[in-house]
Amino acid sequence: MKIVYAGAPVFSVPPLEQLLAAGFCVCAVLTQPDRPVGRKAKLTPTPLKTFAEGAGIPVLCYEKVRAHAAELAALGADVMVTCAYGQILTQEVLDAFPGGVYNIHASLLPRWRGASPIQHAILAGDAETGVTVMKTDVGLDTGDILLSRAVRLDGTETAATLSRTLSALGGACICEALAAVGAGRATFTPQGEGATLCKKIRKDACAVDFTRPAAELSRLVRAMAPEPLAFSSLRGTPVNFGYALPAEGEGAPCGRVLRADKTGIYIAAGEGALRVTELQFAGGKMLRAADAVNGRKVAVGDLFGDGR
RNA sequence: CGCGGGGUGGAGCAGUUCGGUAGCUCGUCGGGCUCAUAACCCGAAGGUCGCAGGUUCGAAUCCUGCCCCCGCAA
Repeated sequence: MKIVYAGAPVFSVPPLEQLLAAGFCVCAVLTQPDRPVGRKAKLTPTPLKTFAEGAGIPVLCYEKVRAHAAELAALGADVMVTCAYGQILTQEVLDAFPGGVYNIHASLLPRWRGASPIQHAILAGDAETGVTVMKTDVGLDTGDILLSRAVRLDGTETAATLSRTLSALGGACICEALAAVGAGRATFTPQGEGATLCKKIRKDACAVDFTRPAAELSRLVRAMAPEPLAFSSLRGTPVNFGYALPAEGEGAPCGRVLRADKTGIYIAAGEGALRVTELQFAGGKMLRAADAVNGRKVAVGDLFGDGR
């Protein structure tokens, strides 16, 4: 079985590694073109491209993949596996692979179709999420399901940690699914009720409103870590939050620092207090709360959010 | 030429305006107190102040050039 593997971010790397380790023949990697990144707009390859080049796999980059269906078909691959590729596939692209196109999606479909399933599972406070392998059709994550695996959420995970977990799990799933497909014993189950759609996270959705309950704010902070980061402000300058958990605490107004020590910075919220343990001030790196307190960047009585 | 902040013992910072003995909160190590401790007390080690040049009797501080880190915006 010849496979074309399409992806882009770090999330898409481990499944490819596992496919290779399992002995699957990946004849080409399809990814996004190099993009300008950072202050200097330095042209940067996707993590998947970097990995593929290191592994000696030919790499294809298309600005619009739908204009290159014929080239994909010419590769003579049986199937394509997609994983956070970031482009919508057309029927012509799907038809380029006689064995079908399979997608690794980081949620239990049909919940959290779309661009940011990991963040939304945390944000919504889901008790569990997972990975689904589905047969791609022209809809947005609407294809029939081959298999899925669930993982429990315990309220401490961040998008970063959950992403690593699901990425590894996705690797195992795609190997299992392709093995089933190759053996002709794959089953395809239409997605059921309860579909939800999530869009790309926007920065303005990351503002921390301390009048909200601490538990909700913890979910926001963890869902946005390490990108794009939930934020507030202190003394007129922006502050990003890297990690926070809900804690006991009473105080007014919302946003007031109730306690600040090596265990964290406790900020009054609508219900309870938000215990921040990692935060980042403008111009600085992400700090542990203990360091921020030692350097007197934060003290009891400070007000986050500047009057919100 | 997008806007801006920063580089000072292991960590986070002050000191730079106006040049004159390297400071704070921690950490580390040693000792003490305690049934005990992440608590408290005493003591110690640890810094070419990002790099290079310049001005000066004297530069972390002033001038010039360079390197690196980061926030915002894209």
